[in-house]
Amino acid sequence: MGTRRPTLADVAGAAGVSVSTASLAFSGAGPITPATRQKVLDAAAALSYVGPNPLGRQLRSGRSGIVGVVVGDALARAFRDPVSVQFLDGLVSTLGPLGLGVLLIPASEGEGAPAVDPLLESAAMDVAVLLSGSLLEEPPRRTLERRGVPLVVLEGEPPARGTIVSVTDRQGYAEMTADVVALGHRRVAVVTLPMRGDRREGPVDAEREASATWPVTRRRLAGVRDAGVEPVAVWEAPASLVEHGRTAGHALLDRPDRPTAVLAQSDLLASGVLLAARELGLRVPEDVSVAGIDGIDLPWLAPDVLRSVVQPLADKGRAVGEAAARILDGEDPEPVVLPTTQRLGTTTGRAPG
Amino acid sequence: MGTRRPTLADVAGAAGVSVSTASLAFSGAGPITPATRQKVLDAAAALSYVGPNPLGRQLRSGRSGIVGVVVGDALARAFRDPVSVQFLDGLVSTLGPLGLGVLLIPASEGEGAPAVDPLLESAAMDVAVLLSGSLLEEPPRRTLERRGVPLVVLEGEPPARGTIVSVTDRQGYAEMTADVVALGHRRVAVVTLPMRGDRREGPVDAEREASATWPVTRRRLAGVRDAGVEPVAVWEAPASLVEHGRTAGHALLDRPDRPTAVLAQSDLLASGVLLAARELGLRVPEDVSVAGIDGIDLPWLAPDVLRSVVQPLADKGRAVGEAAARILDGEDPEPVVLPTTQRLGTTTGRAPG
DNA sequence: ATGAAAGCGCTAACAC
DNA sequence: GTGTTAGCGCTTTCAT
Repeated sequence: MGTRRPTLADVAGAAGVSVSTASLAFSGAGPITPATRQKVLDAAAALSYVGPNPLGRQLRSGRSGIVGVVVGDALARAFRDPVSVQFLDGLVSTLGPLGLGVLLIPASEGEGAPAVDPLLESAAMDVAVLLSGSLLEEPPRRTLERRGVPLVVLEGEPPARGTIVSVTDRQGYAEMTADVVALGHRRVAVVTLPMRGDRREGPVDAEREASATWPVTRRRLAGVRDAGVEPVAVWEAPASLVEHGRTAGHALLDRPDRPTAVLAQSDLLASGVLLAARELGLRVPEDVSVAGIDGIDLPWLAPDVLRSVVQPLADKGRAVGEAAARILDGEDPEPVVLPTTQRLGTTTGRAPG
Repeated sequence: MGTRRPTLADVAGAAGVSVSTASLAFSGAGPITPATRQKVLDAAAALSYVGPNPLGRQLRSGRSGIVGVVVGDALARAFRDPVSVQFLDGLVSTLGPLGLGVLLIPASEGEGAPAVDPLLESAAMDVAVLLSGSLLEEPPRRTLERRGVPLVVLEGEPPARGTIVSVTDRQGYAEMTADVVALGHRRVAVVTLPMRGDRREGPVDAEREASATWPVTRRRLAGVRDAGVEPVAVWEAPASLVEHGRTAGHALLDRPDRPTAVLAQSDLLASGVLLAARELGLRVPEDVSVAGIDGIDLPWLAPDVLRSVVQPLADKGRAVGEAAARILDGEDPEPVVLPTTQRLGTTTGRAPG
């Protein structure tokens, strides 16, 4: 039993052909007589050889066929957001049929990140994908760039090698805000994603906002101002999760001078705001309008349908997958920008009064 | 710039040492003078050598350091379930620090599965993990077993090479059912996970139940009978999703002879049932009791807290990760069985009338 | 403590 | 159409 696994050389020997011929029999590339091919396959079966060892193939070809996806340290948090999940679904289903695998890389974020992450440092990968809003100076990104791994960056700064994929969320957000203004709303509050890596929860003052580094947060906030709106309040959520939206909703709405519209920078945050409004006995949209962005499916909000700026999440995954595949083929793909659309929903309406 | 990347040999040459010495400088294994080591490191820096190529290392060591996780074709569906996500979080965070990566493998399930899945067929991996309820005859599993990849199987049949990790869900479910009986319930309905690969939605008759192959579904159903309960109705959901639970809830509860308790085989299904009950104007638990299993956090059900059989999901991920790591070390780990606990919640109470 | 040499398993020129 | 040969980049005995 302790016999080592058969190699292509063993098969070739048993079939009475050379290794290269045996290789051709498996790869299908190159000329080979059906008869010879069959002879090799039979020998393989006899030896219970299960096909070329991927490790040998990889070394030889210089490619691992692996696309690394850097997810934050809290994978559970990332994946509780349908946004990441739908994106990943698009990515995996584009890459899979191409024979390319997705490797999950949990990179420790935050200030007190440990020195070296072995996976980031030395896992084999041909391309890496950085999820929303990656900055040049982030440690994981620096590690990868130093290694010379080409990057596909979502919604962030363009990499030295690789490309970026983004959506027109600023414009979409501006459009949505303009619609809300047209409905008569003047007191508009905004619930944002984190301003930067330190992920605070609470009201945002000018100083805090000026210190913002996360591109997505900044862009969507800019979208609000593009529509000529200066928010009466800006609240920072530490993550895109329903409970943080709920906290924000209570803070913003449980007061006499409450805003008539709350715009959240994600659908999960908006859902939390909506729940808070319900809990406070406010009618939506009669007493307060609520809107989000992402366009995820939220059946449990029924009968409400959240107003949202819809981004094509699965397409984004596909676009990233295609970009990664092209980089693997030695190409240098152009940046991709995907459009957003508006979902009107039922949660915005005329301003009260 | 078309110069190829430097190799360890280049670095050794520049440092004036042999390749093997250079190798030691990086691996740290083996005796080497600090001075020599530094010389090598300096040479590496000068050449902007970023460390040993993982592909070479992998071929040499015969290990890829990759743990494949086979997720169904619909990754989005799998990951919409917090159960998978929490599990994966536990897995990734156990494996990551060990330098082991998790490769997502989307295996086409269903009857009309395509001939060959390139990833399953030939991706490099040292161990594969099969999510809940894997059966020997499933094509992805057969492919992996044929390749000789050791398996860590969750809640399924033990593999030829590898081990299994499971929870005491049958016992937990039986306990929960017994509690419900003790509360006076006699008309108990069950909402199940899929009976088998064809994933039907609707009432389950004896024939359908007899044809069930999915271990998890069978075990939890057995748990109900262990408590001496013969369900007045069994409804099959095609996936563990809130909307399917809702459908089930409406079908089971919108009738005069409705059950007084509905036991679902997942928390997501139970949540759907709860929503349906609310929509039908039924009070929970005064008019109907609802319970699930998994123990996931469901803040949006507030103020209700779902009664549930809690399984230690992150522990499960960790246990699988540890098993995988041990298999990689050439060990042959024993099966692991993890305990369940009861979350009483607020959704079960005395039977009405 | 360092070096020489072998070889992990495979593919792709190139020659026949 | 098939065989020969030369590595891909690394680690690891085994000498020295």
